Amino acid sequence: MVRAGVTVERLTLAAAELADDVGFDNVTVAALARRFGVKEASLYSHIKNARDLKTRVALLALAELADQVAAAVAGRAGKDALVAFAGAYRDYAKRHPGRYAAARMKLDLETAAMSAAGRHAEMTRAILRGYELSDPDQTDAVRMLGSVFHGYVSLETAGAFQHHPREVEASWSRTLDALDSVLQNWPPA
Amino acid sequence: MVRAGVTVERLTLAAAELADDVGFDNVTVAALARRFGVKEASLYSHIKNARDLKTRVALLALAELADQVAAAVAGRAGKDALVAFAGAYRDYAKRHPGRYAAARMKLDLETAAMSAAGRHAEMTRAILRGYELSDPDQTDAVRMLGSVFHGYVSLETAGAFQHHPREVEASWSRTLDALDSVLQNWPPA
DNA sequence: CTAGTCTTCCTAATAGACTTAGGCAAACGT
DNA sequence: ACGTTTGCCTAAGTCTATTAGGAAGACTAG
Repeated sequence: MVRAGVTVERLTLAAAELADDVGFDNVTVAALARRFGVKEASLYSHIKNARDLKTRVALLALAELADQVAAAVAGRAGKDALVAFAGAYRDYAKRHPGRYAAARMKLDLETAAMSAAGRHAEMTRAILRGYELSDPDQTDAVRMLGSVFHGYVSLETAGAFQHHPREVEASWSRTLDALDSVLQNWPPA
Repeated sequence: MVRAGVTVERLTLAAAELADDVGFDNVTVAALARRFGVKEASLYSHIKNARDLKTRVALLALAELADQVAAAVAGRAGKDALVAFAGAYRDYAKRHPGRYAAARMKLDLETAAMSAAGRHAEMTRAILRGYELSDPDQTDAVRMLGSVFHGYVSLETAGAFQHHPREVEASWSRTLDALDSVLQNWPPA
């Protein structure tokens, strides 16, 4: 038996590609083994179990997404930065639907702490430096921005916006206008 | 063999309860059969397959959610209506996490057309009657509101807001303030 | 270089889940 | 009371996840 050269890294990457192809829910140990031309049981030398595999994909996706967003935001401020952030986020989700689904998987606290989720929060906060928001408001705004980005992408992906002729792109753009506007005029408590 | 009195309706309801207990992803034909004290194969006299079952739960959840929201919004207008809508939506998702997950399942177009999804859109539009928005803007606002509500609930449920001490309740309230504010001052194109 | 160890992959086996086919008996309509 | 429909069963095939134990390639110390 010639060794197939399976490593955790290659497995994770292949699982991510598989997720983008067939959906994160359909990422299966069996399918992955097929893709590598080895038996299913062999993969258990590299991963703990199916959940472990999915978690690794989630961590990969969170890191990739953070990288993309960081690159897009670099050197921008204010509304420019907001639009760049949101665009990079949505682009990633559309290009990598399976990975994006993975990124939204519920992680246990320790795993979440080791993930790039912290970078996401930091970057969102960085966006808000272009607007004058002090701390409790800032946190609220971070949560609102995260909700809009994830919610929009999630609904769009689920086809929830297909029932109306209005361009999804246009609504996205106007939504960002609205966010910029409300961040500039954040209502007092 | 005494008949167990299984009907599609009872199956769907039990599946919904099961979903709230163990998560929508863990709703399984086998578990449902156990709950009714019949063999798995017997359920196939009532449902087409596992996907059919899940779709029925989704339709149930969409209808229930629409009812709750409708009841909450009745007789209110403006920000009052907005807050009531959002509160009912979030409450339902928290009380029935499995059903809520079901409601967010991707449905094929014909099924979606027969669902209560249309009522959701109508009700959201109704909220906007309290604000002066004409048609392309209105659609954009409907999409934004849907995104915020779903996104917030989704992130909150996934535990994404647990890493910061700020009260989730407070952020929610301020997010609604922000939405009200931006709907009142919708930026021009 | 060789002996021992570690690692990767295999076979074999179990268990849970989905689904179809075919049969029996209860419930229902006439 | 009789025939049809319908609910539930057994049996069986498929797929996935996972564990145990074995064989042989790959590395490592002497």
